[in-house]
Amino acid sequence: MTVDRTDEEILGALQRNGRASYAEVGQQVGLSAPAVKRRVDRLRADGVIRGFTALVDPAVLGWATEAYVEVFCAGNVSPDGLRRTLESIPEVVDACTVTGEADALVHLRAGDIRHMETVLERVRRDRRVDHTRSVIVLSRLVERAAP
Amino acid sequence: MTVDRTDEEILGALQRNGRASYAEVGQQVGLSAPAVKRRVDRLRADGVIRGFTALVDPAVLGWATEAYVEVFCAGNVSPDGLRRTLESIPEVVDACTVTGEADALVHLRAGDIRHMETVLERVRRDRRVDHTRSVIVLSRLVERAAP
DNA sequence: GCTGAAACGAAGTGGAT
DNA sequence: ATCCACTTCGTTTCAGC
Repeated sequence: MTVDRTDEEILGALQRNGRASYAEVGQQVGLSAPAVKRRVDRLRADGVIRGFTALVDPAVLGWATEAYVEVFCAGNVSPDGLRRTLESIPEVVDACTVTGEADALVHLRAGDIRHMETVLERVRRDRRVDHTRSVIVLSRLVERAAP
Repeated sequence: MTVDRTDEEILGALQRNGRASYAEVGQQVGLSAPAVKRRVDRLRADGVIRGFTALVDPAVLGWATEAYVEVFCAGNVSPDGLRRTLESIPEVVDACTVTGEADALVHLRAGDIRHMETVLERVRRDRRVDHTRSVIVLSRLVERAAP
């Protein structure tokens, strides 16, 4: 599973425009449409491309309140148990285990502060969770699709 | 700029598969392909849909190390100046101002720890930045496209 | 292995109703 | 919003590098 320079250019083109035609991508990378399609099919099969998605403004759908929550667990923590709990909460956008005092960092999206409070209560309901420390997002400074 | 129930279903379908054909989306929401296309065009024009993108596994491209950095500023901080600094650093995936002790929370992606250290130095080079507190991501627990 | 060219069916697109 | 016509794209097959 090797990704060469041309593959990277194709990935870049599809990150910029996920609905670009193969011919359009081919023009950018100097390849014909069928050649691009074959590479994209391979990149998808190899898991390099996980999928394609529409980028939707969360605020329009009523998800205007964001928070980052540090989760502190009691005693030894198995990441997998915590993962199942967090995965069952739809307001969890992403979550990861981290170094430092906290065990996990959880990114939440809710409609408003009241809604956010109920989500936090739900996170804390897990017996593994000892306590949490939250910060509310005031404004987005940078938001990128890829590095 | 109003988003009705059908629009939301279309958005959901396109978040699940950003390259779905209009006919395919139409079948899911009970509309003809041209009707779906018209709605999608409107949603894009209104900024509800910001674009379409390929979801690429960062690790395959050599972006294996992630960190979240709390940025503490000296004195009064203007979010816009900090935004310009962070935007100029390609390793910044996203960043936001937050409540609490820190002024901003920055999500970074780098190739390895050595690379991450140089990125952190670059963040701290900004005169606004007094100090930073970082956590390194150990493992992803949840990763969603949308709430 | 990879590529590009051709061909056919499917999808995108604009206009009329 | 649907229907229709026309254009463009997706996809397979084939042959050449």
